[in-house]
Amino acid sequence: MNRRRNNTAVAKLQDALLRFYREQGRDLPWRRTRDPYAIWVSEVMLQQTRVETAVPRFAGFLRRFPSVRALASARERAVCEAWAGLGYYRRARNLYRAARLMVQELAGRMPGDEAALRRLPGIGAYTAAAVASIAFGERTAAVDGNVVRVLARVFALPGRASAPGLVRTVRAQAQLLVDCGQPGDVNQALMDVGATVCRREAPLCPSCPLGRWCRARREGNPTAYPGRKAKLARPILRIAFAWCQRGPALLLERRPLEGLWPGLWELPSASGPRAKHELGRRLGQAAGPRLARVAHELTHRHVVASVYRATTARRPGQKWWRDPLAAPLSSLARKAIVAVTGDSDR
DNA sequence: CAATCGTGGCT
DNA sequence: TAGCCAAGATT
Repeated sequence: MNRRRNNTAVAKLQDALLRFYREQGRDLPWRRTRDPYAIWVSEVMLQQTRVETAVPRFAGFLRRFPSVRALASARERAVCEAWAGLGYYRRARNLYRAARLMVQELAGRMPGDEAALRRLPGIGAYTAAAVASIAFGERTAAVDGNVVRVLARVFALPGRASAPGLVRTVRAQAQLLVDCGQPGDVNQALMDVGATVCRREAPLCPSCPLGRWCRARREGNPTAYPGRKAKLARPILRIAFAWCQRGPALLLERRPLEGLWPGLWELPSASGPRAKHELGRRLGQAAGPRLARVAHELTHRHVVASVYRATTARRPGQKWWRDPLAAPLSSLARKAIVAVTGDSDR
């Protein structure tokens, strides 16, 4: 057996990750440098920010502030201006503060290990590990949202993405994986897999370098990991709509200006557990047979609406519409009308 | 643990 | 379409 790389599951995962990174890793500007300062800047830019957003701003920022000293001798205002469009301006101010600390206490040099990096403003657990591993080859796991998702799936780990227990377990697993000759590449490989293959929605499992060992994939439910915040049970809102047709025209009613769907038009309606009964009372006649039933999701309610045939005269606030789908309808009313007519134009 | 901080893209 | 969320850190 090979002494350098024993034949464990960890070694297989490492090989798969490094191979993926070599062959399919993204070509990003900060991967073309070994300058710790540039790598630090890129990591801060990437905090809660999409790669596509950071890429076009990276070179410009470095051109303007090419080194720790250049950054430290700038004005804070200038740094924030160069940060424009990236958001979270506290990151720019912390970057600046950290650069000044490096000049004052470290002769303008970047701290060379994770622990020292971690003490600087704006450098948390993730960024410290990322810079230490990528720029200095330190064997430490950089656990970001991607890594949590990827390893939660590979090992079918329970818990929400923000749960400290899950993050701790992921970090322990990731730590085993980075314990090799190219820790920075393993960290970035995990992030690349997360960003391009093991996506939050619609993961591309057949193309995944870790697919052979992935428990979530074997279970057939990769998107179940990491767990999501339990959606609070949404109460059911029952609505009864009246379908009053006269020739080609349909009777619609405008909703009040406050509350749900303010000012929009819909079929004459009633709501509540006995919505149909209530609708009959409003119409002055019992509602007829059900023509359709549609479901609709709101943020805090699950709506079930039934459409009943009815005949009635126009009342205040109501209007006959020859082309009801042209009315400013609530999305639910539109859905209900389409369900009855089978017409999905417009 | 939860709120806050920004912007842009996606559904 | 309006809400959700992304290479997190800080309080």
